[in-house]
Amino acid sequence: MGRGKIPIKRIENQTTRQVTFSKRRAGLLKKTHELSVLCDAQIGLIIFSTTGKMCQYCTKGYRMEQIIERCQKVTGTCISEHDNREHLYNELAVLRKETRRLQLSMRRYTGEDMSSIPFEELDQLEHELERSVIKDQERKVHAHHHLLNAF
Amino acid sequence: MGRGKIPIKRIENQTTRQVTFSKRRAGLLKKTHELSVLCDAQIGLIIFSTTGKMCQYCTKGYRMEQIIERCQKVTGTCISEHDNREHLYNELAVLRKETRRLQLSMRRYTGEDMSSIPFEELDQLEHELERSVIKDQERKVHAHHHLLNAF
DNA sequence: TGAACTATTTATAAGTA
DNA sequence: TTACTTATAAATAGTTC
Repeated sequence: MGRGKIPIKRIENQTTRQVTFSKRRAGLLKKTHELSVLCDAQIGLIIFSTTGKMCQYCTKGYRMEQIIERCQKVTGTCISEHDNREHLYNELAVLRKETRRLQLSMRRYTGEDMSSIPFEELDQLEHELERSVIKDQERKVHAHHHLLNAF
Repeated sequence: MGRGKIPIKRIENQTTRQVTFSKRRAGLLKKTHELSVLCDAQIGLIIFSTTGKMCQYCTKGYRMEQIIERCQKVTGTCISEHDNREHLYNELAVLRKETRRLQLSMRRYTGEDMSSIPFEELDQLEHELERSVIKDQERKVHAHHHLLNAF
């Protein structure tokens, strides 16, 4: 379209690229709107220029988040993330209490502040930890029912 | 474009609407791709037809989630959720190690398995915990740099 | 810079198989 | 339906102002 046809590859000349971007972006937004209206389609469009500027289109009557959420429902993306968040919070609550409990217990036995225990132990712990992750998680799931509801 | 020009309003005839949808959707995807390639733009496009079928376009080399996330950063939507998640994961990693470390330390001093310590202590702990949450979090942020990189 | 112009290419509405 | 065809409308590349 235009005086000549151009190959579909990155336009190297920056000025030309920017001009083309402006023109075609306008065209794309128009086409998007038309499709949305003519065919009653729900559309979300997000464009970032090379310079980082963003523009977006979203079918009238909807918000981008709704379309994104619907998209995520279809593709399965992020659904687990939301579920996951709850688990994370739960596990955090459990671990916070557990840690606190252990710290107090330690103090009771040793009288010292455990936060000074050397970090070098951690490398050792890591291996052990990896081996016991599954077992650990099972334990936490059970502890869950007792420990929950902080935070 | 075509034998006649049509007004930009919902096409009432279902067959015509469906045909137009297919054609224009293809056109839109093509234009989207062209803009993306020609101008090196990062684009995400999500389309739902009236019948609920979804199709999407995403600039090559990216995933839709990345574009969505970037969009959310710009608009401010959901940022806290994503940032939050990272913090959650980090804090979990820290706490897991911390807990493990304390458990081992306890064993070293008492020879017993600490997992048997009564849960009744926890109610007491809760109050203390709530008071020290902020201080606690500061500590964890610092511990972070030392403890991280598990999981 | 940026808005208009215009020769061409593209997209597509309606028609046809 | 799902494809082709084609006359026409739109988009736009290169240009000019």
